[in-house]
Amino acid sequence: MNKKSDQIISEQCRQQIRALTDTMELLSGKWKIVILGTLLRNGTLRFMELKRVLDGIAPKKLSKDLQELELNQLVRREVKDTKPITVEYSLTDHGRTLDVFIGEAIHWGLEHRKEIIK
Amino acid sequence: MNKKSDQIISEQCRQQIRALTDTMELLSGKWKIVILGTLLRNGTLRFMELKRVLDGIAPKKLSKDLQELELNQLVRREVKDTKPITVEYSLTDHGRTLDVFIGEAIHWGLEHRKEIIK
DNA sequence: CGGGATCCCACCGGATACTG
DNA sequence: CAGTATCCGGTGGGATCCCG
Repeated sequence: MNKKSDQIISEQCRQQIRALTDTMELLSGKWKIVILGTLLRNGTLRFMELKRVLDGIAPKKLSKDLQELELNQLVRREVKDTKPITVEYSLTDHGRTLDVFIGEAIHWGLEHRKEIIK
Repeated sequence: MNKKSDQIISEQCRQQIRALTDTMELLSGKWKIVILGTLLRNGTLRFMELKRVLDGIAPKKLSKDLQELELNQLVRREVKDTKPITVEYSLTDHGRTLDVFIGEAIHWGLEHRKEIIK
């Protein structure tokens, strides 16, 4: 291998590492991926519905995570003009592309439990 | 739907949430998944080789993460009786089952960059 | 109902120095 | 070479209370 092919390979490698950390940074934290998984399964949920399903999350945390997910264009927030006002959260089309990733995370997590118990 | 089917569904759901958090807890942190990805691509690496490839990680952090990954049976640590001693790290068979997950994380990360730039 | 404000602290992770 | 020891700042996240 010459220098050039080395550089091409390591550049490719760096891109993949960057993609990997991109993904994990976006979804890191105790609740974010559970929020996404819940919205993926249930479609649209209001703030309090999410809070109830997630069971244990502090409202501040839920609010903050939802904002970050909205910033990253994974979650859509819609304020309904009812009284009292309600707010609906759902995945964007882009957020829904996480289904494969989340599915694989669930699948691996289940297999890992079996493996560890052995 | 009656009560029983509700309970079955929510039990299934809880299992999936648990699997999801299991996976993410194991791989959370700034470096763990990059370590795994690097070992997945390169096979076997020594401590200093890993440190050089990861570029920027503190030895303490690398050491600690490797220990945790070993505890979770994802990474194998082998001490070679050379002088000076060398230590080789590689993925276990179980660790190698993460390839699908890591591949999907890379794939989604690449797509996400395209999406955000738009 | 849907959050924001405040307080608090454990722990993550970086920098540096040192050891067998 | 392969780590460990020590120090330290930032922050992730819980608890609690409050507001429109």
